[in-house]
Amino acid sequence: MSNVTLLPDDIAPIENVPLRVQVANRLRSAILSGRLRPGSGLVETALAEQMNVSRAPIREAIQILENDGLVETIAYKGKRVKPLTAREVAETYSLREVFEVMAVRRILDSGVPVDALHEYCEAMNAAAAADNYDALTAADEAFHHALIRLADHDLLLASWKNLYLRIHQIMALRNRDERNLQQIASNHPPIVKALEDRDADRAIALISEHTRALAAFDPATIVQDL
Amino acid sequence: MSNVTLLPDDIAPIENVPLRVQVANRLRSAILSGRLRPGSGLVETALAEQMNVSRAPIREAIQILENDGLVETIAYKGKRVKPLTAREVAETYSLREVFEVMAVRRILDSGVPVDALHEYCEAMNAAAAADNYDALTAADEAFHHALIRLADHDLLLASWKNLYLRIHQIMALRNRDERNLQQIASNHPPIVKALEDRDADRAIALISEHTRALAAFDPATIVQDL
DNA sequence: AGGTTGTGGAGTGTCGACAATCCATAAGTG
DNA sequence: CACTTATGGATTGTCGACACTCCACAACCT
Repeated sequence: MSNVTLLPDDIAPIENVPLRVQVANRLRSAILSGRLRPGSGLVETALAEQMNVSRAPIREAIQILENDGLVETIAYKGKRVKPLTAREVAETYSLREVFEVMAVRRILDSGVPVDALHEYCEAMNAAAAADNYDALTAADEAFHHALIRLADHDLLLASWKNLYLRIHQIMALRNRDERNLQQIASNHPPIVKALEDRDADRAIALISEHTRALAAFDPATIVQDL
Repeated sequence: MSNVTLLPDDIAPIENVPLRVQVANRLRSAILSGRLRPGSGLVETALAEQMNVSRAPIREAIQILENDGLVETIAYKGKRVKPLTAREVAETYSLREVFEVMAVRRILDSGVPVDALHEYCEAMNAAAAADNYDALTAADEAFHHALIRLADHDLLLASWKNLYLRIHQIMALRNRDERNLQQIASNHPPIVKALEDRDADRAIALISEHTRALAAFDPATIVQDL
């Protein structure tokens, strides 16, 4: 029987995820959510015991997070969640701006349709109306992710994703109350409009303005490290 | 005696480099020099025996190279030097162009002096005159490295360095004979001139043109992989 | 005190052995 | 013959133990 395609698909797709990946995912989500703050020490033996695995997968997981730029190792001394300086935050956002502008340029050059972006704008409006911070954040990320994907540039996408990890972390460490959800949501439709109008200068100006506004938002909050 | 600063400085500064780093360095240079071609398999046990270390540092070294984007792992099957597609080559150069344009913008915005760049131009001219391919390549990299550093943006610098690894590899795989050393060397002084003139548009145009010329150069050579 | 030299603990670095997985190929089965 | 099921080799994944490095602090000289 080669085509037994009709199982109850509930528990069908078993995945065999190496421990290091599971560990890395859990640590990453802890860092991105802010539960593990910048500067926190990561002790292999402690983590190994806590997660009930040996040190090897812990080490490899930590190295994966190092690639993500979320953790740093000081040889023979220890590993810790990379501290976030105000400068790094600023640099992260300025690089993001360059990435998104590059994406806009490529989208307009290629003439690919941008209809897909409307969907995310609506999701953001709904989230803002419901005053749902998490939903708005998710929709915002989905919007920008879709924008980058439209640029059809794998390396740009990978670089953007890596950069966005840090943005995720930064946002989790911010004070939520100070954000104006309505305003963030309302930033995006004009960008889509400019893209549909094939107005490169306006689209780029809007994207730049948008990312700069986010960057300017209270970077001082997170620099109580070290 | 705290200040015994007068030893024969021959064998003074002992460094204690972890094995994984030594292994990673050797493998990296093998890849960047083209001795390990894209697609080559990397077998942990073989490397371990060959280098006379255990598999642990080999594994960690390979993971470091994975972060560099030079190696890829297929779980339970093997690791290999990441194959280079024509698309990847093109994407690498286009991202490099964006990085360098960003650097130019920042340099002109900040008003930092660019005198340091002349030195590298001269080195390139000398190398071109001597028909020394390696020296020209090194001087070219030094020029662009210096340019990025002038932008005073750590994250940009790190991203550029990572990207340049692949460029290093690509150049090593190209056919050297087809390059016109004189012309490459002559590309750079006008860029410095435009920077000194604070002519943003001209500087950006020149940098873009320069990196695009490099990108267009024979990318087909290296796609005999897989 | 000022300076040097042990010493112990915390943590990472390295090792060798064993388990799990995948793939190709062979062996069985109607 | 078409199809399934063993089997074995190659390679990665995981483990537990031991070695090394670093740092802080005490002990010791002068």
